[in-house]
Amino acid sequence: MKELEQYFKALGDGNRLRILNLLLHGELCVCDIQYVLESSQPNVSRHLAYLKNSDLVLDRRDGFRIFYRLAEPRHGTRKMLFEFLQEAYKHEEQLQEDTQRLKAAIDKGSCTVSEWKPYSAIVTAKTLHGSRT
Amino acid sequence: MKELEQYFKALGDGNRLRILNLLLHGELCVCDIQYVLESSQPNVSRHLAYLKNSDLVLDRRDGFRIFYRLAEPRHGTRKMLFEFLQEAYKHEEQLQEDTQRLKAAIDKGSCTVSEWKPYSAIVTAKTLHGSRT
DNA sequence: TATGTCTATACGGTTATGCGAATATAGTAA
DNA sequence: TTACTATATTCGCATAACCGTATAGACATA
Repeated sequence: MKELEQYFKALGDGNRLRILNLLLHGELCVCDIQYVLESSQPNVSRHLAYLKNSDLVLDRRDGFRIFYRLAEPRHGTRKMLFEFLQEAYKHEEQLQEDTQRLKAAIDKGSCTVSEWKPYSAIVTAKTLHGSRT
Repeated sequence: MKELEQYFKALGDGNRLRILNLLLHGELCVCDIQYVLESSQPNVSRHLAYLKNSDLVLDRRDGFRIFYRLAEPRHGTRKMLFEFLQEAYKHEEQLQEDTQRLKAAIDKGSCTVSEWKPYSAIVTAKTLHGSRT
């Protein structure tokens, strides 16, 4: 039961709910998330570490950037959880705004994700980066 | 988003996950829950208060007993949440044990619930009570 | 090597959580 | 009224969370 409990602990925070909402759209690096959340870098990094320690996300280094993505389903619980989130998120205005903000950043070519992909796909697109922050 | 966040906060505790598992089987009074959890009365009461303040359960007084039940679905999120829990709980050994323990208590006639009912139904059965605690 | 960028960690303070123990409250029944 | 039952609340303490600030680490480039 510890696993399920830890999942919920990780979800019991607005910042982490927002991060997971973004990661449902694909793999992202820390600075992309930081841009949308308008939060400090250490704060974003800490919440990502919490999600990672809770087995909800995975990370990967590429150059001096670190990319985060949702963890793959294991015994189905995590898969169901992500599906539940995707549904529940539809009613959340703040999260819709975040999504729009992310998409706008993508359109401006200033983001690491160029299009929507299922969370199981690892997006490796390397695009220009800078001009903001 | 506060509502969703609060739901998850409430779910991020083993005792409360166990309580919700029991309430998925119908309305229960505090002493029934206490019996299954083998926890102290104040502890159970506190966790129930937490669930109530999180809008996940409702209570009702009947004589000197107070009965708790799952809160009705509102905009669908809570309904989906309970459905998710019901699925996720199937993989949790501890919760299956709790369920068996609850059913055994019911069979002994020492419980307030006499049969399984959907969580939206208010069980008003009044049965003998005592001989344990 | 030195420098700059992206990300993580450590420190300090405030608030929230969980629990045992004791006490209080609401209702019942005599 | 008194006594009893079921439940809630308060107190005190230990631990965990959250956040801002500052610092450290990893990588790239020159």
